[in-house]
Amino acid sequence: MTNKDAMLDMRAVIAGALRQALANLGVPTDLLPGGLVQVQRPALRSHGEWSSNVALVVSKAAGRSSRDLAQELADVLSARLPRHVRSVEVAGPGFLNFDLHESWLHESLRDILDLGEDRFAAFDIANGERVQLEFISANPTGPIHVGNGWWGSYADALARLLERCGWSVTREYYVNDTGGQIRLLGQSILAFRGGHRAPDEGYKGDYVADLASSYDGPDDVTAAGTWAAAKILDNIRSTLEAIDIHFDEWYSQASIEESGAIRDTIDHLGERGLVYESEGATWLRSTELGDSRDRVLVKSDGDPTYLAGDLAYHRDKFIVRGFDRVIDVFGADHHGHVASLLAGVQAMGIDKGRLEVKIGQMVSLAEGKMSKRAGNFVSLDSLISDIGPDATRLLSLMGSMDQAATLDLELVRQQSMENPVYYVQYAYARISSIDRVRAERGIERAVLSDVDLALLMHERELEIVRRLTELPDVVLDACRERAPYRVTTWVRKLAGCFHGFYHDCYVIGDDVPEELTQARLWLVEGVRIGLSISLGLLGVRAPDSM
RNA sequence: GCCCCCGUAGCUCAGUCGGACAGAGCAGCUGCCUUCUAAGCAGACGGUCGCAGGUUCGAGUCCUGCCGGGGGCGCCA
Repeated sequence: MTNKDAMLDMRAVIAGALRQALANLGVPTDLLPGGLVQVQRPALRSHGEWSSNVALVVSKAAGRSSRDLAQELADVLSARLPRHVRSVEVAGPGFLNFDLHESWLHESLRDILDLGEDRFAAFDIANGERVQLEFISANPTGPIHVGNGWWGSYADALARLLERCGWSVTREYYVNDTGGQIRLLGQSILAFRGGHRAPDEGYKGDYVADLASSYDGPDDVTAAGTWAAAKILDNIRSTLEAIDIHFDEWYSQASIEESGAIRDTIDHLGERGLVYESEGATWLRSTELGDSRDRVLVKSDGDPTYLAGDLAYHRDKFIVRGFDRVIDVFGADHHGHVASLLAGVQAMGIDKGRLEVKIGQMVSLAEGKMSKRAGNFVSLDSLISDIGPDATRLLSLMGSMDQAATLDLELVRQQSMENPVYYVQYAYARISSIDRVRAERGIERAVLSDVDLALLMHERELEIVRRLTELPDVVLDACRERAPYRVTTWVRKLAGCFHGFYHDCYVIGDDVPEELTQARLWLVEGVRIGLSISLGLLGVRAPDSM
């Protein structure tokens, strides 16, 4: 089922032993929340390699003190220690702390190396589900800004996580290539071409003037707007490709309108009695489905609203194309749209549990607010050329998407050489460097089965393996919680472990015995696997040299 | 007014579906380059976890209220 089964799973070993011990003591495991025995890695090493709080959790229901129950459990376990366990001790209010023999790390490392980059920390827990991930979807009325890059990096990393956990993912950009904003863009283009100022509410950035100078089409706002939007969309596409974001589908809103899908969707809603006419417009009775007010679907001028198009689009996702699950990643500035969308999706008879909407918080710049219409924003393009694609991606994946980010460009530029991305990439470059030296000195890496990994007893070495064993949980948690930044947190720690090892433990050297060199070469390969997997999930390159 | 997100070290953020003296990085201070890249390593410094209650054996983590910051509440998208 999962590659976890192909690895030593100490949590399962200890949990199993605890469950058995509880049974021996006559404590039914159904007293436990969810029937699960919690086994975790303590924050402090002095509390053992692993620990469990079972005694604390069930003591009351079991009718004895947590301390006493813990001691009884420790006695039972000590009589027949689980595999790799050196000792079990009771600590604090009733924690059970497990001290382990280093062999658990040696066995784990061997498992990781056997699985390799493709199978370690990879899962198939999707049950064959297909998920559609829509993100960015910024209007093609101007260059995309830093916030779009942040949310885009988030969504793309989430897509990679889902794929590593077995989902089939389709990445889509919903292109707003029709409607009032496009006509406004066209008006702005025509105004510039005619040597006039853009309309007050129009688009005024330099890019509009540039586009206007090369526009040789008719004096028609829709034609001009459509033409300009296509040009702008090309630029958006190449900007996103620079940070390794590629869409499977650029879904045109105009195509939905032309296909009649919006009409069909409104008819469909009408059949369910959720549509009414008022003040010359067509409304969705969305208040009945959790929205704060009813919403207009067709304006009194006959044009469908954004919501109507979006509902038709979602109907297409769920019903026409049959995705099992849809994840929309929006910026906080579109938050007001969520309740309407959820209401509309339910109105179409789609289980709202199949639609997830993730809201990325605003990215503000120390120098001021961004506005596309005023033209005074920092484009994603300029940030990328400023600090590079890798720093852009990693910086955007440093923290939770629920947290509003403040970007101090001056600081980012200054620290660009001290950026976490370099710290992590440097670890990879050092690994490649070790391999180059190995090759130069004519040292062959021995076959893994001939290598004695038990020679790895230095604290730096053990620390690395401990860290590596966490990756499967990190990937699963990051995927389930929709929190790619957890991978960032982990990879920074792994890089830290490696730099410490690199400093204290030479892999190749006159003082290093041949067998130890071999064991360390494989340990380094383990780090390479860990870095490669995690940087791959984040969309950050792993360079061979820096 | 109503809804959503956030408030942890000077700065940027972690903190494992509540757990055992609050952790990194950056900035600042002190050491470490004859061997695989010092874009590194080690040490010291630095926090009433916004405030007040509540639940719990145990709360940065959950609940309520308040304070503060951001976003939203269009026949814009």
